[in-house]
Parts: sequence; C-alpha cells; structure tokens
Amino acid sequence: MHPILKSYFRDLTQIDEEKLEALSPYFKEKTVKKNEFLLREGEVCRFNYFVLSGCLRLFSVNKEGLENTRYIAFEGKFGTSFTSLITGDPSIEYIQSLEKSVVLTITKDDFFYLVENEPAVNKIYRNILESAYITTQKRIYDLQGSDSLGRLKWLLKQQPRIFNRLSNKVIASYLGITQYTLSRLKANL
Amino acid sequence: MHPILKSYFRDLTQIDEEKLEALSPYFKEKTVKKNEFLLREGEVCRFNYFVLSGCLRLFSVNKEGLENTRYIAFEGKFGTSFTSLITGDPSIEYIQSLEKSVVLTITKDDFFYLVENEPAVNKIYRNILESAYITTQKRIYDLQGSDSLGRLKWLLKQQPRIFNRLSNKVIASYLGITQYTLSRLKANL
DNA sequence: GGAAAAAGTTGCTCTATGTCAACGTTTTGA
DNA sequence: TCAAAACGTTGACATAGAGCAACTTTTTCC
Repeated sequence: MHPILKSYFRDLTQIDEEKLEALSPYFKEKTVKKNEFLLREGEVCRFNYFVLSGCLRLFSVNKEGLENTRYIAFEGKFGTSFTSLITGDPSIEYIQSLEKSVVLTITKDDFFYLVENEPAVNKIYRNILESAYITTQKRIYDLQGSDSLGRLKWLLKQQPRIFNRLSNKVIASYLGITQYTLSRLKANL
Repeated sequence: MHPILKSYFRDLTQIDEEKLEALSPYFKEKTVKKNEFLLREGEVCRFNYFVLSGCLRLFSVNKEGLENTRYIAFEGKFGTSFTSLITGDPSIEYIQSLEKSVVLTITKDDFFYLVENEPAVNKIYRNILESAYITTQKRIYDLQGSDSLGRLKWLLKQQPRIFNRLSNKVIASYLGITQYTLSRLKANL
C-alpha cells in the first residue's frame, strides 16, 4: 500500500499490516493533468479519490455562470462528491484537479463494500463524514456570519494552504465573493 | 422503545425486536418548554437529542449580535451539535426548542459506545452524518449561489415545513438575511 | 382579559460589493 | 520562444440588501 495512504489508516485506526496489504488492491493510481476534470455536473460519481500529490477542488456553477468552490482536497485527503456517491444521483458539482496530481482511485462499490465489511474502512469513512460535518458547520457560520474582509481573514487563519497554492479566482469562489472584491481587500490588508 | 424512534431504526436498519428493546433504556424522555435552551455557546455538548414532537434549532450569534440558523430538527429527527459532541470542545452554537417539545436524550458516552458496539447504531450515525453532508452541500451551493429571492424560493420548495411553522425572524436567520428584507421579499412573491 | 413584550411591516437612507471596462502581468502551449 | 490566453488590478458606476425608526399586529403570560 502507498505509504501516504498507509499512514492515513495508521493515524485513524488500529488496523494490522496484513489487513492493510489486503486493502491495497482496491486502490489504483492515476495521474491527472492540471485543470483536468474527474467529474462533471450531471454525471454520476463512481469513484472516491485519495490525493497523493497535488489537489482537487469541488465546485459548482450557478445559473449566472459563477463558480462556487466548496472544498479543496490536498495531498493526504480523500475527496469526492459524496452526495452523488451516496445517492447515486447525477452530481451538481464538478471535481477538478488544480495542479498536476496523483490520486488513488477506489470504485464506489468497492468503497461501500469495505465500509460495510472492513471495520477500519468504516472508521475511516466515519472520520471523513465527521470532519466534513465540523468543517461545514464552521464554514456556514463563519462565512455567512461576517463580511468579506472577515471571511478573508478567517480563511487566511484557518486554511493558509489555500492561500499559498491557489489562484485568486479560486480563492474568491471559495469565499463567495468576486475576484475584484478579493483583489481590493488584499490591497487593504 | 418509543414508536417514533422504533420506526426510525426500522427504516434504516434490520435490527430485531430484542435488540431494539435493549437500546431503549439508553434514551430518557424530556419535555422542553418553548424557547428553552438545551445548549448554549461555550458549553460542551453532552447529549444527542431525538425529537418526538416540536422542534429544535441550531444557531450561532455573530459578533454583531445577529443570529444565523443552521439546522432545524423536526419530530422524528436527531438533532445536536455534533461538532462539540465529537471534539469535546465548547460549542460555538446554541440548541433551542422553538416549540413546546418532547425529546429523547442519550448521553454522548452512551451514544458513542453504541456507535462502536451496536451495528444498528453505527448505521444510524452513518446515516445522520451522510444526510448532514448532503443537506449542507446543497445549502452551501444554493444559498451562496443565488440572491435573497432565489434563496427564499429555494427554501419554500425544499423545506416547506420551515415556512409553515417558524417565525419570520427564524426563517430570515436561516436564509442569512434580515427580517426586513424577508418581509419585503414576501410582499413581492 | 388585558398590559407588556415581541414580531412584523414599511419608508428612507447608506454602504458594501457586484458589474463592466481598460490595462498590465503572468502563464500556457504550439 | 513567442503569441495568445488567462489572470490580476483598479477606476467609475450601479444596486441589493442592511440599518434605523415609526408604526401596526400578534403573542405572551400575570
């Protein structure tokens, strides 16, 4: 098993070496170009992705054509559209690689089979969902509860990686503001 | 076991009657007055609540004193501040009853004990987290992606119960707008 | 049942942020 | 390596929605 995924499991579970190696064949390595899409709106999501290097973003496009970024999966994190994965419905969001990335893919069926039958994967999935819950709770309160400058400072503090690695356009779409406003705010920081 | 909780389990799991009855003692019934608080900001959350009648809301108060409502748990749903329950950190949100309500309470320790040791409760918890994921994904995109009128229409369509049963003040805080704006929008619907 | 409090409505004004256009800078890919 | 495209910045202007105040209506609870 790839060492990054191995330490992910080791951090969250007490799985033994043998079982870890048994899980390995479920994951296939895939290289993704910068800006390549792994999922488009309207498609049913069929994979869960674990990022080895680079990063993926989840975003949607509203009816005016504006992008809204909900989540960035950096290396060492799982990232996929769980809503589509869980419901089997067509996705309302896109998954796009923002950098040249290497990911491990596991199919939806394999993933949920392991969630049901392998306690370590059940634990991992529980942790993913709990982390998502905690993050989105903060996001809803912090983003809806303050003005643009407040949100910018919040992001700088909470997610500095997003700042260092992503374009202003993506950062703005993550904060729910236009790139123009972001540019002006940064000039006044 | 209370019939509402029983059918909740029956809908989501294949638990047998005997095990269901074994779970019963973990849940204690509690009557809550209208507007009573079950958790305040700064307190560590110690219970999970299952609503038998009435409803609970989860909300926070920002530094200007404005409320932001994140979730309403109506009858037949679990509702608590899972962030505080999971992390053990003081809550950033309040839990308040919006109507005279009857709830079943289970302690945090009992709840997580059952999540680990009773597959049906593990499944229930997984379902709660998955539902929260799906709801908040839609919320982030639909609420950040449109203007006030769009959000109002979205709420009317997605959550009509919120409209029928809650005050405009609470609805406005759920939509992230002021009660004045909501009042004006409704006049123009 | 009635006084007091809370919630809802509406006019006026103000402000943060969006929109659009112009222009410079950086990145991309043939 | 260089032209084209994408990105970032900034000014002028437009506008959705906030803030506040006055007033009406509904709810609460002695």
